[in-house]
Amino acid sequence: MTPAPVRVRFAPSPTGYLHIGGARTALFNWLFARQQGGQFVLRIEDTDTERSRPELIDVIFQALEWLGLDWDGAPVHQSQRSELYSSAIEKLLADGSAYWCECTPDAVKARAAVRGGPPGYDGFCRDRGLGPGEGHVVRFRVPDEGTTAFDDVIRGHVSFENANLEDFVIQRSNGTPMFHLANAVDDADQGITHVVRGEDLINVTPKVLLIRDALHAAGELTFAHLPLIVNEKRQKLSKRRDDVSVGDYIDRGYLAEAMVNYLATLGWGAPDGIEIRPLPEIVELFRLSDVGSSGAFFDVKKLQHFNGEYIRNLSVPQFVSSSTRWLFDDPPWPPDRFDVATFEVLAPLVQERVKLLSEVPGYVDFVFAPEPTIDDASWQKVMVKGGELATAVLDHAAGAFEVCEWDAASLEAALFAYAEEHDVARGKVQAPVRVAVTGRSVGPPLFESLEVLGRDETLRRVRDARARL
RNA sequence: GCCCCCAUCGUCUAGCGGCCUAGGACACCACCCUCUCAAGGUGGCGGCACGGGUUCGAAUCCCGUUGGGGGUGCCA
Repeated sequence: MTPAPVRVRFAPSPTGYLHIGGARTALFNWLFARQQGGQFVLRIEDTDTERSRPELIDVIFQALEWLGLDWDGAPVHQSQRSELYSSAIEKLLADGSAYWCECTPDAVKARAAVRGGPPGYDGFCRDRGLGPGEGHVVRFRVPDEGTTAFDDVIRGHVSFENANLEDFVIQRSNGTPMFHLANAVDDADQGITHVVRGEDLINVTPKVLLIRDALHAAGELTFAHLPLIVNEKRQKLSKRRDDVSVGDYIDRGYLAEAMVNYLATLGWGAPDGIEIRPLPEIVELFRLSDVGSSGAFFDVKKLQHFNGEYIRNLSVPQFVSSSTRWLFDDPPWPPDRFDVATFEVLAPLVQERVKLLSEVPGYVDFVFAPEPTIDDASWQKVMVKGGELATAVLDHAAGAFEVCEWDAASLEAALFAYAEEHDVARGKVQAPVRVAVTGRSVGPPLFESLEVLGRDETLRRVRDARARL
């Protein structure tokens, strides 16, 4: 017999934005599905009506779209499938796999405190034959003996003693199902073949397995628990503590391709060791069983390196259009002074220098702003400490730039004539002009910049700076 | 406390019993290139947590110790 085609799911809960950890989980599911020629489906786990925020669902979808992780079929919303869960719960209740319980969380906690020992539910209502009622929940009757085990693609054999599992809630007192139940029902109903998720969910696996057993769920379910992505303290990434919203990375000027490529290296490595490579190659090489099992630190520095590589690999038109947002959204110059054609001239020079698209405006603001924004540290270093050299160079430039041809090569020759005559390093000679014209001691190549700025404005800025020395 | 998982350079990883004097990448340092900054080039720094086994041979297999993480909700 031929094995069932792979069908995996990404099942976010709309209680927050898509974060880095979720994006990685979605990516690995997607990679596995695409590599296997299988399907990747989406399921919104919104059974907790108190916490779910429907407006976040689209935000999550948009983040997945931005990442380029396309899904098969329409997403399933658990909130719209309550009949399925209720009938599963009735079935479990009917055959004794589950029972009604009237204990409040406080009562459970209080008894545990009196009892001492491990916290958790003590099976108080197990055999009381309670029925539905105000404040009643449904609990799953966990076998007292035996073990529940599974073979994890990434971790190997994992087993739990049933005796260590408490009778957990599968239906809240408000009638909504808990996620273990909905999860087990949906995975069976949707024909899911592999569950690929974070390691933080590994200990709910026996509960889901127990429910599947009791429901006589059809089909095999294979699990793969991904290592967690951790922060610098090696703790699981947290939305509150860490900077992890995918949306924030979009806003900072990261390219989706760079993010996806970087995320793929967290827990997985291509056999040939090449890290930066096109997505189709990653799809081809990806093997779920090759995923590592220890936590991986989310290293923004390395992500930035990847991003710089991807930015440099863009064609110039692609770079220009990718930068658009940062050029028009709250730019550091009066919007009407911006000119695309001018930017396009400078674009290739900027492209090879930025790691983030959000840095782009800072490289071209001197052209579009009426005055250069003077960086104090640069002025101090070059103009003040530079002393006589600065004044001499600016005087030379003011004269030479007035008569030379206005193109980069001529400007370079005109300015560096000073370096030849006075035997001064070219680096020292360009500095005062750069600070006078752009306000900073670093930036795109100077002479191309001057060419774009034009003779009148360049001379005005040079004289202006000279006057202030 | 109890349960589960993990352990190769600072970080991400390659390694799946001899090819390892442990390879690559990021970061860092030096030098080269150079109008600044980047990019690029060359070189450097730096690791198998520890202790027992198994074996002719262990980063690789087994056990233990230590360390770290996750879970322990009427969240997912």
